Amino acid sequence: MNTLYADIIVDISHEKLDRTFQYRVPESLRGRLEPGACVMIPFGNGNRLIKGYVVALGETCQFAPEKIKDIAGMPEKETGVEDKMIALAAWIRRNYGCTMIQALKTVLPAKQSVKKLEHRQLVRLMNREEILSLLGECERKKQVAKARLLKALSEQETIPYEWITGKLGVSAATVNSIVKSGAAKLVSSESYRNPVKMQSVEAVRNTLSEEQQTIVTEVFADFDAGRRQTYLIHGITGSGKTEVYMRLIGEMIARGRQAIVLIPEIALTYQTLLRFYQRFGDRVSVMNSTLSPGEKYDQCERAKAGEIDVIIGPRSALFTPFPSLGLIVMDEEQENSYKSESTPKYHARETALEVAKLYGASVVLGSATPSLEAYYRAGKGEYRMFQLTRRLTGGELPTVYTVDLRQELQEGNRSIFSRKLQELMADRLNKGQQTILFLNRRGYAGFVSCRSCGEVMKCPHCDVSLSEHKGGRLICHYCGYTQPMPKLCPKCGSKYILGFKAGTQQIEEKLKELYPGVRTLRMDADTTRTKDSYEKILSSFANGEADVLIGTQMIVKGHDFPKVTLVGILAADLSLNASDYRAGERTFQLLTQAVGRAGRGALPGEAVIQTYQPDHYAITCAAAQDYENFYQEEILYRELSGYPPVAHMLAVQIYGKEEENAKQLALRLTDVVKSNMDFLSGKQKEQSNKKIQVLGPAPANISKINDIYRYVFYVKHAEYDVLVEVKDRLEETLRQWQPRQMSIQFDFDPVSVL
DNA sequence: AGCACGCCGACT
DNA sequence: GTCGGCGTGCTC
Repeated sequence: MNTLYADIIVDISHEKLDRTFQYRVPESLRGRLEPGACVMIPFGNGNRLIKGYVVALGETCQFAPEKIKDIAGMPEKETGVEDKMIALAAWIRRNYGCTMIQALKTVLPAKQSVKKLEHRQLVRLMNREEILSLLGECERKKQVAKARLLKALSEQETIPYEWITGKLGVSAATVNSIVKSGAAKLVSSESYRNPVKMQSVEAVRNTLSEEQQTIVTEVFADFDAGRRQTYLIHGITGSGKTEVYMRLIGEMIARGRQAIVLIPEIALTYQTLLRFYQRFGDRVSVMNSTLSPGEKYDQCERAKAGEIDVIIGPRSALFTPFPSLGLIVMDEEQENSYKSESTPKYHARETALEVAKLYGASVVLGSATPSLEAYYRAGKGEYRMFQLTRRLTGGELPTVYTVDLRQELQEGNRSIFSRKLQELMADRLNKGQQTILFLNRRGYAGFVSCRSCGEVMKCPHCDVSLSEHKGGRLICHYCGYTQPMPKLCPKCGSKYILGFKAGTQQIEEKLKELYPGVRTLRMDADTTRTKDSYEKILSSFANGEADVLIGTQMIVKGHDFPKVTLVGILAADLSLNASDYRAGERTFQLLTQAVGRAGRGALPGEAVIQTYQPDHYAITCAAAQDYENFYQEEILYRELSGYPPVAHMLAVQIYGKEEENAKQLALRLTDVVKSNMDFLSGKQKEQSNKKIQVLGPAPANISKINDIYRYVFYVKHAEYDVLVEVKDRLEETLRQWQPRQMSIQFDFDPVSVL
């Protein structure tokens, strides 16, 4: 048998050691190690035993074989927060396909900034006289480095470590001898940056409704009996889910456990956070993308030290190293942003369940329109479901009108606003009430085409349509390439080359033509580029500084506008026709949320859905605010076509500089899967009826980004674990082939079109 | 981070 | 010569 080697990352938090070392795996440990395993290794000249983690296993060594040492053994017990996080990284690596290094980087906070914030200081232990006498002694002995340090120490009580090694030019060895002599000690300062500056305010606690109270009682009946479960709260907007979360968290803190609250980044507004601060004061902290790496690291340290009980943040908050986590709350569970878009492409919902398993914690998922995944699992009894059916704030659900745009055209209305919508908008302007116009364009840009020959202006690097911007320039939203707007069509020379009007800007212009003097606000990717412009637009609309808010998907999340009594969805088809099996689900969710924006205050609301497909179930169910019916229709479609959540799907993406090479590799990998299908599927004998299905390969939806060609193929099977085996097999194959200038990525149950 | 190695001035 | 402080570099 060949010798087995292990790449090991050393458990020392220092930048110089942030790489792997190779060790030989002794016979006794063969088969007992896998990436993520914790081992003891002899390190350095003295062969002192230290802790390390296996990152990869292999049969080749990249180091002089005579210098490689054996792994000493496995440590006795595996406790401690660090070990839990490493175990989690190993799980992520296995289930989502990436290297152990990538998984570790996802799970552990950035270490590079450790130095900066960990203000290590040398603190004087003796009085000035003693120091001075020591200083005299050193000067007699001509110990210059020591003398320099002692002189500085006699002048000031504490010296930052950087001063010592930098300005004073004294090495660590010298500092140690000073510490040994007892003249001073090293102290790492514990002052963390806290982004939350808030006094604990004892807020008025609302009494819970019967439905709400049941959830709290039941969850803790389970918890106190030692049962750990996943709960799904299906509660319509305004039914008081947040209050339930608060109560659950409070109870959990009372039991000495901590809680993680996951919130989609877009909903992480000051208003949302305020409620948590007021309830839990400075025992709550926030983790978001605007925090610097140093601040993020501080949050982790504070969590470890037990200084906080609650962390709120997007999916990455899941990796907060609490000593005794008891609860994970995941609000708006159906949100796409819970799926990571970069490798490892993990889903926060599944990962939360794994984190909960490691800690013995409970998980609470909440949503007004649950994902098909969650509802399906609840139906199978894997999650326990609760319903919140009563609206506590706001009045009745709005009245919804569905308008058939085909009919509008037939009857001579060529405007982008249907007659019904025009009529209602005019009414709102008269009454001084507010309107939201919603354009659910997803990945839909204002492209430029020739009306004579049909040529569409595309980016020469990325194969996507260029978008028209102010100042007559065309821009690629992927790589940033720009070029001037051509006067003549580059293909046929015709002068009828024009932009295709479908942006919020065009709608704003049309609206102003129709109602001169109307005050409008726009909200889309362009107007919210800067940090707080998002909040600014929302608050100025809330203050009544505009009559109409025009925006894309981002306006339908969060925020209550009591004065909005009309919501217009301009073209529901834009998201319905995306080439993605989730298009129906996404459209239903967007429409439901958009419709729910109307009539949140005392005044009743109305909504208009404009569409070319008024009979589609996603649209009829959204208009009726009927989740159950939608679910039944949609799950039937997923069952018939073998899509998640009924089955599972693995997308394999191949990237290469040469189109032909990428294509060939994609083809060869597809063959590997196909020729191993019987073996892989047959592994579980009782499921031999379930076959592996392979789709593709095909050029990816956007087949070229930054001159890198992308091919993709899909593998479908009912069992997730079978797909994990397919992934393992492909990784193994790739290790053997070692393709040059090409890379491969895995995406399990992808949420976006690739 | 910790530890050895090697350089250089000082003292028996 | 040797002793000991002090900076440097390496750790599979």
